[in-house]
Amino acid sequence: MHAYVHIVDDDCSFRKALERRLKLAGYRVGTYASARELLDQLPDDEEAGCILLDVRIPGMSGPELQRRLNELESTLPIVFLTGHADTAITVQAIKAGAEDFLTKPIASEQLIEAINRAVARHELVRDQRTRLDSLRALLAKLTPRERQVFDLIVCGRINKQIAHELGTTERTIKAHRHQVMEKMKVQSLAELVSIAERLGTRASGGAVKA
Amino acid sequence: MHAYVHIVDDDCSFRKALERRLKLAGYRVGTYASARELLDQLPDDEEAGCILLDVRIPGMSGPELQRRLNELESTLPIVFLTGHADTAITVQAIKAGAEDFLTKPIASEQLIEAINRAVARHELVRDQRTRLDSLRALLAKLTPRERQVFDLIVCGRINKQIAHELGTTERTIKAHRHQVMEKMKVQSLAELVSIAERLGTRASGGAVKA
DNA sequence: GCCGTTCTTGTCCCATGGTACAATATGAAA
DNA sequence: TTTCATATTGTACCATGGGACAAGAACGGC
Repeated sequence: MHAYVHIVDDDCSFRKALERRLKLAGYRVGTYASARELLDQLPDDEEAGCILLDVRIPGMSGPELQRRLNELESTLPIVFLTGHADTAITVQAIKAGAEDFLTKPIASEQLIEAINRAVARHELVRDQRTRLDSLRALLAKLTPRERQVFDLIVCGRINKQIAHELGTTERTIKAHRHQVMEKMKVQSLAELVSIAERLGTRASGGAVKA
Repeated sequence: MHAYVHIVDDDCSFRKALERRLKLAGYRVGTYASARELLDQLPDDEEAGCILLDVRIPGMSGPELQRRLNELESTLPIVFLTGHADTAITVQAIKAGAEDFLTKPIASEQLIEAINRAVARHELVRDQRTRLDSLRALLAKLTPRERQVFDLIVCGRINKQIAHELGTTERTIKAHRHQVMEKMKVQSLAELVSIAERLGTRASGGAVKA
């Protein structure tokens, strides 16, 4: 399956030329005349690909679109393409996670290399995201009470303490604990803590008493 | 305590002028005419500060020095200062972790802001580094055998399995396990797994049998 | 050879976790 | 009203973890 390159540029002839070049190179291509246009038909994150984005486009600017996509938790890497390089904008874009920042005119070879790097990275972050999402989905299926127990378990509390902190009995905690292990699909406390750590849902130690 | 700014620039008059400006602003300043000079009297990572680095300097270039410092695991943030901006170099520098990339001439206000951001970040990464280093130090004190047991514990193995995999008895593993908890200064398995996760010393699950 | 570290092992006993087999209560949804 | 999910609790029983108390064997360094 070939990667999908999304071109956002207001210069129609440039878009067309780039589209031809990339299709010849084996990519599938989507073209958008503005940031709005891309947002309206939001590309599928699941499909390996990247965004080729002009900095100065009418309406929403390139960096502004980048910000929006970050908010939307898009994983599609962005390769900026601009006519006039501006250091401050370049720095901002890269810090905000852009994969690359190229200046027009750009040699096909360089462009392809940048796109390939971006696509390769997308496959990594997309897979990573998928894994985290499935863990988050499991966590979301816990009832409120189970979630409380989960939090205390991964903080290292023993059943007795948890029961005391939640104002119930040890027996009840055992029941919840069982449900938690079941729903999170883990066999050991170690796995559970590992998940909590990766999801960042851990208040380290905390006070023993509420 | 004021932050320490390390200026690396081959232009002596520029160095002096910058030094005066920054000292007036309350910083302590170290000046270096070349990358070599800075490497020879390597600044203390412990002290809050940052590096102001020219891109084009005789001998080792700015980005090259940055690479060396990264290899040396320096935590001092780098703010690049250059006369002629080059997009490719800018992108590379930021990707390699530079805090900022500014062009000469630079307004004092902007420079100070960049330095303050860099110093603030340095305090964060330095503290983070310190915490990880103390954990690594604890881990390093484990004997080879204890380390093997540690690895299997945080993978979720129970004593019986560990004993079998290491070809010894459950009783022995209990002894090692006790030592591990003692040396790592933790009270619960959860804390131990959390440390392993943060140090990246975890082969997730793995086969039950060797 | 003596000493310290490491790795090893044992028994007894208790605390904690986990499971099987049940059962009650409450609130929301159908 | 009935039904379902949620939260609760009990009694056993067994598996696992962990401490107390002790001690032997191998190895390297002084």
